[in-house]
Amino acid sequence: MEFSHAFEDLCPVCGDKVSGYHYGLLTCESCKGFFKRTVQNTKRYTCAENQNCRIDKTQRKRCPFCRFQKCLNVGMRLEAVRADRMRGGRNKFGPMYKRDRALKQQKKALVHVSNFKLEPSPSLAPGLQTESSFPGGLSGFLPPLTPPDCDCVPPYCPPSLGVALQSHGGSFPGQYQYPATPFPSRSIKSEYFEQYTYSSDSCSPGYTYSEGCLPGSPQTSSLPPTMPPQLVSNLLHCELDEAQVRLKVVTYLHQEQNGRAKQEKFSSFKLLCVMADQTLFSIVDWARSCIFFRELQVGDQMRLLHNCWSELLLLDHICRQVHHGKEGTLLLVTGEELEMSSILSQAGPPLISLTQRAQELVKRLQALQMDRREMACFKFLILFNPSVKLLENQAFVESVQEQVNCALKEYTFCSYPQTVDRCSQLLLRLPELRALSTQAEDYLLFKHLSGEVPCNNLLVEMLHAKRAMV
DNA sequence: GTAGCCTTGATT
DNA sequence: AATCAAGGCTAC
Repeated sequence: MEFSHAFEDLCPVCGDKVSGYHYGLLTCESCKGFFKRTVQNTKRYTCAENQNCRIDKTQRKRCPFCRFQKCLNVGMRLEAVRADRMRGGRNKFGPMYKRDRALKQQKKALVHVSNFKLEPSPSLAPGLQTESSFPGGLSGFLPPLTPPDCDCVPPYCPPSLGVALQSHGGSFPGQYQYPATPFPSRSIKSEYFEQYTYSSDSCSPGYTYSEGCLPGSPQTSSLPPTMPPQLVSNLLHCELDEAQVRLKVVTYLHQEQNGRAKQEKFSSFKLLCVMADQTLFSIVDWARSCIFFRELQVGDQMRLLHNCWSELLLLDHICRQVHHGKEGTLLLVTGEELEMSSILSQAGPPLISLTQRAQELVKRLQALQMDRREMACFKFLILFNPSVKLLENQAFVESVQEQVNCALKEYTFCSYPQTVDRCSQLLLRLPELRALSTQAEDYLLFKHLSGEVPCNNLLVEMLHAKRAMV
């Protein structure tokens, strides 16, 4: 715990001491200033090396290009830099900062009182035996329990996509809702960025070309001349808060494991299934709150999700590994690290193959330094698949796909002008993701039929629904 | 250009 | 009145 606790007080960009929340997250004073200067003055940098310079406290001055890329990749928000330079006051990230603080507070408090452990059963879980790779259970990465001001964290329990989609009133209670709901009032004039056009006009919701950034104008900078395409920013804002998702999943696992007698604790494989199942709920939650998707009828929403749930689940896993960046371990949604070697030595051939193929994809995306905005676009491209059968509003789904495709093209062109055809390079990975997800579904189905996947969950429901579709 | 410290001002 | 994340200032 000491490790992860100490880790929290370090700037995610350079590792220096954090001085507060700046532009969306906790960073140090120097990276705050650097980010501000860069955005305010539309600085353009170039990298003398291979655009993968290491950024730490001592070397952060060496390559502003890579430093700025890292700022964006860890999640610093361009929109939080004020166009009119108005001083003081607060912006709409206030509630987010508050919640994040509350979570961290809880985490700290919990260290002293918790003896929570997700004890893996010392079993003969067939297929995958990862017991040895859960040293000390989850205690080392224990996320906080219920935040003080958050009315309990409900486990994702309704085992039905229909129910999950229809239950209304935004997300689950306690879920931070900013990305899902437009900011209610424009109390600070300087916030020029709250122009989310969540229009119900299905033709062109939220997308405009940003000036000076059209394909054709040569670029040699690390920074788009203006802002990234509005749509890309909007898609990024739809992302759920990672810490919240982790909190929910861990809380659920905690409750599940605690409610069981020692003998009937989940095997590691089942534990991973439950994790995947809970992640799936968060994916449904994400989709439900997303622009475009919210405008669809529930029927179409279900058709789209039934079609791509495994791809989204896999992409979620892959994104995590891309940003995790440690070759020898996999980072789980719970924050726990799983030794690669133990998977390879203990899993059966199908799972080994799956894991290896997924890691190859991770490496390719790492080589491309795929960023969060591009990941967000990917999710939409996967979700809005117009070739899904029996869609009521197929035209809309197609138009969303096209818009996101255009936006991604423009974004990659403007943000990575050095990489020729970056967009195509990224998009070429989608078929592999698709193939992998099919393989994963087959594997899961096999495990399900041999009774090794916990029943009554969304995962199994999706598996069946997918089969019914074809 | 960098980064530590200062000022500002909406929110609580 | 206190908070604290914005922008500003300035020695280096």
